[in-house]
Parts: sequence; structure tokens; C-alpha cells
Amino acid sequence: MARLCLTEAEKEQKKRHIMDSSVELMATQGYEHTTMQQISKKSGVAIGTLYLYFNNKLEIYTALFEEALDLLESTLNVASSIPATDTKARICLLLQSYIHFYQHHNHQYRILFSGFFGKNAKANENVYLKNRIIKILKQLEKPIIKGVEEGIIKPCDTFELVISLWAMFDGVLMLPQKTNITSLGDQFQNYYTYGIEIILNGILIKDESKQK
Amino acid sequence: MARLCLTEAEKEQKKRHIMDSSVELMATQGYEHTTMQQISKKSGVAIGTLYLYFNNKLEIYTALFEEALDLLESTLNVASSIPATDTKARICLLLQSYIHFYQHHNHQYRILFSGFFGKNAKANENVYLKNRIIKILKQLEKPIIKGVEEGIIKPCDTFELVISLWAMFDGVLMLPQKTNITSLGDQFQNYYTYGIEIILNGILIKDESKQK
Amino acid sequence: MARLCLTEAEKEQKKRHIMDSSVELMATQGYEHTTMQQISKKSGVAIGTLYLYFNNKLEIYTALFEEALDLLESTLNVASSIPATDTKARICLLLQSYIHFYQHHNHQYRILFSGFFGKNAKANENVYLKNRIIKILKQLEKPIIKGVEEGIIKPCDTFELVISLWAMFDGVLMLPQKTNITSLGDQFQNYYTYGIEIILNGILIKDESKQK
Amino acid sequence: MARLCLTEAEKEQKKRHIMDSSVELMATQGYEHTTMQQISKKSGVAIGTLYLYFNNKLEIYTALFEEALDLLESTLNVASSIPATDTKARICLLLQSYIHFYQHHNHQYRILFSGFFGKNAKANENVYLKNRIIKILKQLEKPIIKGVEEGIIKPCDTFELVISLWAMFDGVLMLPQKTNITSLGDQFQNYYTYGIEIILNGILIKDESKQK
DNA sequence: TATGAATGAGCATTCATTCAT
DNA sequence: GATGAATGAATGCTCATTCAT
Repeated sequence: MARLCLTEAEKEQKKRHIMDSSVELMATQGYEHTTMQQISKKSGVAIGTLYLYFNNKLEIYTALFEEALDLLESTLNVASSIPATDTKARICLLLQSYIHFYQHHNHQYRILFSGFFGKNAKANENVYLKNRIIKILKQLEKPIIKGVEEGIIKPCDTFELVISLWAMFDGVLMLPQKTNITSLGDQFQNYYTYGIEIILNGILIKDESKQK
Repeated sequence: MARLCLTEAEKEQKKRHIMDSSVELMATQGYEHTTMQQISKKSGVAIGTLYLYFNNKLEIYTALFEEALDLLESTLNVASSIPATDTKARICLLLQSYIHFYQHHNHQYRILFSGFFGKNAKANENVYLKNRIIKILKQLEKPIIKGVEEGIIKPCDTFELVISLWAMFDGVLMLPQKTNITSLGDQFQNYYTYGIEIILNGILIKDESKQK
Repeated sequence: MARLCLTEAEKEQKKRHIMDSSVELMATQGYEHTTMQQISKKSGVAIGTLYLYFNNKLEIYTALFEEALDLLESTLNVASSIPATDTKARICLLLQSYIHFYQHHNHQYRILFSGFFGKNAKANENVYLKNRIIKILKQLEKPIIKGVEEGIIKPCDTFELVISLWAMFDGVLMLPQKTNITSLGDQFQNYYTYGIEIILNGILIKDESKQK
Repeated sequence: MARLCLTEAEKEQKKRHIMDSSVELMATQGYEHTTMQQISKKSGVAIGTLYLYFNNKLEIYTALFEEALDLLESTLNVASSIPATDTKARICLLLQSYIHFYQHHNHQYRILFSGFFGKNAKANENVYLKNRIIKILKQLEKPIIKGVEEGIIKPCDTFELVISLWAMFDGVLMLPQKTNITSLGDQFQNYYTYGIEIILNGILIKDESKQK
């Protein structure tokens, strides 16, 4: 199967193949419970070969984390570029695109989420990743700032507010993992809806006479 | 030192001792990274003896989870028994008592939270635990129902709402674990405050003229 | 096979058992080529158990090295305590006792020797071991110093001389390892004899008229 | 870049290139700790190509050993061809040329030395190499034989004597590897000097009246 | 009952060698 | 001839669990 010389593109493709095989394992089982054996078996790539493309297990995870970050960023960028009538709609759009990311790239979402916890979470120590996350949060902050300026959001530390909102939303999105416990069925859609509604309701000033 | 037969009370006392030694380890290091050797060392109880009181490592965790649930339940019960002037104050009280539980029994809080995720989370499969959680959620639901009746909360599936609120709040409370990442300092108090405010704001109908 | 509680003596005995099983493997195959599997198999002790008595493979080797050092030291001490008529006889006695150590504790000799070379040779970084070796060399230096005082050995830096002699002797003693290569039979005795003779001859001033 | 057929000379040149790249790695890190990857990287020759010129890792080492042997041989030959006034000077010259080899071809010296020990030491099983070493030793034996005939060296088995001398000298020369342990500085020159002196002193009959 | 020594399957990682191109 | 990607057996080490005392 060995080729004379792999181009950068082929190399990237192979890396992606390994990552594609790993993402589900890592997302569903977690970093700790995913073994190199499993990745080898699932990808059909020998263990030794895995180490040709990644220096160690953590590096696979980190690559997965970064890729997930890429995906999230571009998803939010798309949402940002959509013309929206007003600030409220803009915020709503961003929340919905976060849900979209969660729904259509659930493995990536869980990789990101799990990257914040646990001992494996090198994300915590990686300045580059940290800055990228902050950059994303800063982007989410923009419509909030605008909302404050427009007087539809109560003045506050907008960055802290964004972090709170992000945290609250993640809390809702992780409900399915949390709630085999509850008697919830599969209609999680309801919960996201509540989430959006409560958050919008919670941050927007309702007395419209006070608005400009 | 071995007694031929321990009374039920003595047995329970020993179990509790083991649990007291385990809770910090499990809460801070996580289930996976806590070893039976560590528990043995910290508790001063021989490894073999641990297996006399718990069939395996997971059972220690489960017991910890249950104990944490007890504590949470009684904390919320205390909050429920306090006389409150109105429904809003009642809800506020409950949220604050959840924060109190988080702050004063942080190990137990983290045990509960981590119990929902990962492979260790047998909580997910344990019907008894499931029912207890539902029971707690049902208790939290009461003031919400009352709020809907009083017209200060928009009509909705109140149980689903409670779950959403619970999820959002946990999201905020787990921020310190999440956010070496962010540039947050230690003033997490701010975030809880945001949480309470947004949630209350988000679920309560604000236009008071519409209320009865 | 597990005992209620192992006394310090039993523990030491077990350690010794593991070491006894390891010494031949390490002495003949070298540190690198001796595997924990082999030690486990030869000693009849499970791999996990090995790690109960030694933190890692290197620690087994270090213990072996130290034990060999003990043995060498006591061997030389015995030689030192034997009454000898004169300095020449004293030096001769020490050389012979070194040969005795080599012959009757060959594994230990080779452990010591190999400890000076290779990457494994933590001996090089261990100050304690370093000092013990220097102590031994200092003891060997004494009769040399006396010989210089008596005028039968040419004045020189006696410590440097001792090191040279030690090095030369080791060179001869390692001949059997070196010389499958040569057509030597098993009569290495000859070589030691040459060694002693050349060294004594080489350091002693022969013209007896020059002596006092 | 691939040619259909390389001349023998080109082949030899490539082999030499690989060997030149390997010698430092093997001499300083040892056979075991030198990897084919390292050799490939240092030489700029692909791993697969290495196996075109050498059947396996050991064969590279063996070639290095042989080359070192060539070098030693020619070094000693040069020394032998220098006109010397007497036998003592001749022996002295040979010892000094061995030191010269050690100093100016230290990698090769260490390759030779290490070839006698460890599992890598196929030198031990290779009859051809064995015979070459014996040939070198026989050459060194000549002045010794002459010395015996002249009565300046005590009659003995001269070949055994040569082996002993060789062993003793190697012992001294390997001191730098041995002696981070001792408090030696960098003045190893001293030790070689001791070595030559002791050996010459040790084998030569000093009472000149007995000589003719 | 209580102990803790013993176990060994399982893990991440390395590296000499092969072989399709 | 030349390449270097692919391989997988082997390594040192961990840790939940068992069991003789």
C-alpha cells in the first residue's frame, strides 16, 4: 500500500481518515476510553502507522479539537454573514447556528465540550486554542454589544454575559447525555427552543416603550 | 482489629468513612483517575477491606452519587420550608440554595455533575437514582407551576422547563472547570448572578399590567 | 500466596529473590536486553508484583549494582584485615581479592562493570554510588601511598595511579567477554597472573639498592 | 535518481557514505540506541535504501567494525615501518600509535571496543574478524618476541602477554567513559602516560646488568 | 472481619524490517 | 535502483480485583 512519496494533500487525507475514524470513538467513549487499538481497528490503519501521522494519542485528540473549532467558527461565520433585520434576530440566528452545529456535527460538538473537562483537556493549556476560543466568543459578543447600545439589552459586562450564555446553552445541549436519567424522549428540540426563548427573554429589555 | 460481626450501624459508619475519603479524590481527579490504592491510602483502610464494603470501584462512586443526592435534596427541602412572600422569591430562593449546595458541598456537586457523563455514569442506568432525580426536579417544578397559575410565567410544559433551567444553571456552575480557557478571574459570583437574573428574567412575564 | 503482612525481613527476602533472578539475566544479557517478562518468568513472580518491590526496571539494576558494591567492599575489607608482611604483599593481596570477587561473584562483577557504560548507567549520575566507589578507590590507595613513603613505589599522584591500575585490571578481567574473539581457551588464570605481575612489576622500583 | 546498474565502485562509495553517517551515532549512542531512522536521517539515504546496501542493522555495525579494524591495522603498520633504535622504543612506538588511533579515530576505537560486548557483538561469532584481530595481535607480538630474545623481557607466552597488554591498555583508554564516576578532570593524558609507563616498566627487565 | 501481597490483562509507544511503487 | 509508508511484535508499566492468611 506504500506509495513512492505522499504529497502533502495525500498526507492530509490520511490524517483526516484517521481523524474520521477517531472522532466517533472519542466523542462517544471519551478520550480515556478510546484506545489506539480501537482507532487502529476502526480505521484499518496499523498502530505503528497511526504514530506516523500523530506523535501520540493526545495529538489525535487535539487535532480533532482544532478541526471542531474550525467547523464551529465557519458555522458561526456563515450565520454572521446572513443579513438580519435587527439585533434580536441576529442573536437568534447565532444561537440557532450553534444548535445547527450541535445537530449536524454532534461528534465535533462533543469533542469540543469534553475538551474543557478532564485531565486530557490539553485545550486548557494550549494558548493557541485558548485564543481561538476567545476569538469566537468575541464574535458572539458583537451583537450583544450592539444590543446594549440600542438599549434592548441591559448594560453589563458584555463579555461576561456572552460566557454565561455560552455556558447556559452548552448546559442545555448536553442534556441528552445527562438525561437518559430523565424520562425525556427524543424531542430535545423542545429544550433548545426553551433555551433560546429563556435566553432571549432573559437578556432583552421587554418594555418596548423604553426602547428607541 | 477484626470483629466477628459488625452491627449495621458500625458497617454504615465504615462505609461513610471510606466515602468521606473518596469524595475529594473522585470530585477533583475524576472517576477514572482515582485509584483504589489512593482511596486505600487516604482512608487508611486496606484495599481488601474496601471490597468488603463495596463490590467494586463503581459502587463507591454510586454511593457517593447517592449521598450527594441526599444532600442536595435536604438542601432544597430547607429552602422549600422557608416562608417566602411570593412565587418569584420562592424560585429565587431555590436557585440560591442550589448555588449554596454548589459552594458548600462542591465535591458533592461535582460528583453529581460528572455522574451524568462518561462511562462511569452508571447513574444513567440506575432506575432508583433516576427516580430520585425526577423527584427532586418535580419539587423544583412546584413553584414554576404556581407561577404559571399566577400568570407570572408563560404557560408551558413546566417539567421540561425545569429540566432546561437545571441544565442552564449547571452550565454556568461548571464554568470554573471550563474556563481556565477564558480569561476569567475568580469572580465567578458574577456569573451565578447573571445566571439567576437571566433565568428569572427569561421565564417571568415582565409586563406587570398583564398579570392578575 | 499472599501473607497477612510481610515483615521487613520477608520483604527484603522477596526483593533478594527477585534480584537473584535478575542478576544473571542482567549480567549476561545486559540491562537493555533483559525484559521484565524474563525476570517475571525466571523468578516466578508476576510482572505486577515486580513493581511492588521495585518502582521500575532501572531500580532493579541499581539495587543489583549497590549489592555488588557491598560485596566488593566487604571482599576488599577482608583482604585489608589480613596481616601482611610488607606493602608489596599487601598490594598483591588486594589484587588477588579483586580477582576472587571476579571469580566467585562474576555476575556482580559484570553488573558493576556494565554500570559504568551505556545509557542505563545511572551509576554515573548517582552521587551516593559515586562516593562509595571513590571510597573503595581511596582504600585501595592506602597501600600505594605507603609504598611511595617506603620508597618502593615511584612518587606520583597516587589516586590517579590507583584509577589507572583499576582500569587496567578491569581490562584484563573483561577479557573472557572480549575474547571469544581470540583463540583463548578457559585458562584465564594465566591472564590474571600476567596482570598482577605486570602491574606489580610496573609500579615497584626494582633496583633494591635504591630502596631504604 | 535511480540508476539501473551501479558500478562496484559507486556501490562502495554509497556504502561508505552510509557508514560515515552511522559511525558517530553508533560510537556515541551505542548500537542499541542507534535507530535505522536516525541513520536514514543523518545520511539522507532512505530507510529502504539502507537495506539495499546492508541486509540489516547489525551488518552496518559489522562493516563499521571492519573498517575500524582496517584503520587500526594501517595505523599500526605505519608505526611498524618507522625505524626505531631498539626494541623498547619499538614497543613504545606501538603503544603510542594505539593511543593515536584512540585519539584521532575515537569513533572507530569505540566501535571496536563495544564490538566485544553486548548482543550486537557479532564480532564474537565472525571467524573472519576473529582472524584479523589475531593477525593484528601477532604483529604486536613481534617486538615482544624480540624483546624476550634480547633478554629485556622475561620469557613467557608472548601471545598471552600481548593480549594482556592490549586488555590493560583498553581498560585505561575506556576510563573517560567509566569515569564521570571518579573526580577526574579532562587530563586523561596523565592516565595514558601511567599506562605506558606501568606496562613498559612491568614487562621490561630493569636490572640492566642482566641484559646484553 | 480485615488484610495487603499477588495477579495479569491492558495500555501507549517504539523500531527493525518489508514491499508496492 | 531508490523510496518511505506501512507494519505489528515487543516493551515497560498500571491498576481493579482476588484470595490466602
